Amino acid sequence: MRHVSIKDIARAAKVSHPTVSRALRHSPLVRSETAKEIRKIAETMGYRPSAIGRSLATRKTNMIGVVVTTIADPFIADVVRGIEDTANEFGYSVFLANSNANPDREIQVVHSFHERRVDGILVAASRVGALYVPLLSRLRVPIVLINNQHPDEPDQFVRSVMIDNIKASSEVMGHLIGLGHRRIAYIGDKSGFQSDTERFAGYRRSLELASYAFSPELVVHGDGKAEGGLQAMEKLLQIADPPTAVFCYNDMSALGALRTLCAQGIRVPADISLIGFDDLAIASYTSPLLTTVRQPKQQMGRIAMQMLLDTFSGVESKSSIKVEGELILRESTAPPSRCDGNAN
Amino acid sequence: MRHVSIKDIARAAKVSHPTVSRALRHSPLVRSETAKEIRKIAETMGYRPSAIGRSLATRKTNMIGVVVTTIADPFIADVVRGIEDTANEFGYSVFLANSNANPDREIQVVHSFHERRVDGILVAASRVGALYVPLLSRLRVPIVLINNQHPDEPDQFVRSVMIDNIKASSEVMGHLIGLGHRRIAYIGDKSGFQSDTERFAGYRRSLELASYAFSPELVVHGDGKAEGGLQAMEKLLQIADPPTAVFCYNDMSALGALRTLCAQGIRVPADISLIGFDDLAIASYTSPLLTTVRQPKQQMGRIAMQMLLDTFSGVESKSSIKVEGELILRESTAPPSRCDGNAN
DNA sequence: TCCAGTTCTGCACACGTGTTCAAGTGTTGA
DNA sequence: TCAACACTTGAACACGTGTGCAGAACTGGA
Repeated sequence: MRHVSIKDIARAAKVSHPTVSRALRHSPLVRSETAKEIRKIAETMGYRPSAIGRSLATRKTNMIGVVVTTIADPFIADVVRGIEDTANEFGYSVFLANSNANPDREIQVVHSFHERRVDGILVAASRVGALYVPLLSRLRVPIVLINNQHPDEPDQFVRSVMIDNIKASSEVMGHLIGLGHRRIAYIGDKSGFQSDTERFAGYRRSLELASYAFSPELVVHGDGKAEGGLQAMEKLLQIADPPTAVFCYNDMSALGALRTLCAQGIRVPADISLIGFDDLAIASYTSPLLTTVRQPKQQMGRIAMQMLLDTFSGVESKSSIKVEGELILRESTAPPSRCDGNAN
Repeated sequence: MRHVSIKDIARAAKVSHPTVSRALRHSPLVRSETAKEIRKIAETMGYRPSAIGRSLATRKTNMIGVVVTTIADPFIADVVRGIEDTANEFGYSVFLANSNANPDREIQVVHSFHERRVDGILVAASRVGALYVPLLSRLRVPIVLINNQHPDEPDQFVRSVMIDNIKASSEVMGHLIGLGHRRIAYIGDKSGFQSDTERFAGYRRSLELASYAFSPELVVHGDGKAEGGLQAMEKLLQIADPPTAVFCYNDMSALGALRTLCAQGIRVPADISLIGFDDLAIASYTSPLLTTVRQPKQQMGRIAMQMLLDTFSGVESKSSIKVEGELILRESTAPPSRCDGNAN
């Protein structure tokens, strides 16, 4: 069972295959009646031009590769949704590859994309391995990193789109401080992701601006997942003078923290305020509903894809775009109920 | 900037390109020292064979298409994870396409996959349009549907893997009935998905087997999302004699129902027991933790991909595989506290 | 030295499409 | 009627790889 090819159509229409090619692409070079006839025959025979053949001839595949740590991460899934929608809209197809945060696998994925001659690559991974970006950029293929700044010097092939962590983090802190909190804890990530580093920077700067002391014991590290947040919260509760508010660098950590608080009978937000980051769908289904920073995930995917498309069409564009988060006030934050030691 | 081709290697190694081709594929037809030398040169020059060229020659693309309603659905994301892992393991790449439950888009996706000459197609969509499967099967490309039985007569190209809904549903009901519940409500889906239909069938049969009356007012329909579950639960609470337990056909509906109960101050499971279906990650983060049926999502993805691989290699295999759900007992179910009207 | 057999290599073609260029056909104006 | 021109078509080639087949090179034996 062979696919029907352009030559089959040519034979049926009693013309040469270039004429068919031109007719189907609505080239003005072919007489309109002939073209109409050819298109009719192609339609009847269920002909679909082979993207393989076309790619070989045009040296363009209209395929882009998307590498993610895992598609099961709800944050990433939303980003990919935005990517795919935009890609599809412009006739591009999306290769999806999970790296599983495994360096060997990452390299394998890059090779795979290279062999398939993708026109561009998008990386939506919490972690970008050290030798990963150099390997990618050696391909001389346009790349856009999502929420991961390119660490090295500017590179004509590597671009990025990311959230403005410092600003969002400052808003979070402004909200908590405005409510009257003075002992505010920070639950970060022990893996040292850039997002964690930047959000922590915003946390520290806000404390400084408010002239509040920075207490190292109020900073603990999880693993970015619920389990880590759960344990981090346990540590915080063992401090002699526990915090009245906790800023978690992402929602999953906040979820874990919430479980610990719930298990120990500590009321949120009455006893402790809790705030997350990301606005995963799940943040709308906890009780209490989680106050958090919304990252425009789908939009970030769309922007990243748009940056690729701009590169393809030679449009000059910024090599790095920052989008803004939005503080979503729900139920998990409130003014502190008890006075903390340092209160005026 | 052109890609380095097999002919470049041939020139550099002073051999013909077929010899290079054979050397890289470890064919015994080429002298081993020559082959080693060629491979060294290819390595040095960073050569990666073009999958495009290869596909054209071999008439195999080693690509499969995966169509989903939306990758942002956590159920589907897990399935896709399993698919991608298995595909990658066997050298296949995965095209991802969101159909957004839009018929036009579905057709567009099928055409796209056809043009790219994918070796097989996987469908992980809650809905499979009426003209969709015929369109797919006309491509004469192996297809595996996930949680969607092929409605028509057996087709050599269309296979399926799905959860045993009736059995799982019966276990759910067995659990609730065993706890002593007699007025058990069912929240389904107004769109009439097959999964809903089958789970409802299990619900009814279990009632019959237990000789409990079937009360139509205890069956309400949501939209498979939280919002629908929320409204459905409100309806159930307006009944004169409300249920003591509610079986939601999926977790998202249960989540919505839980919000309604929480908002009205009804305790779960003390006042009403609640049970879901799917075991989404979110079911482990609600309070109370949601009792539900775990679908082996990743495994279903792996099985579906394996079925495709079997088809490719000509292995005879079943055209339909049923996997079993697992009842996960958490905190949202308990014996009824009050006697319902019909009690012995 | 020559032949038969084995091992290795390259020519030619196929896969399906797009594009350049030359040639064919028809039309218009002088 | 013929040249000039526009319009339409097809031959030939390119893209990168894999494979059948013929022939070259080498090996061993008589």
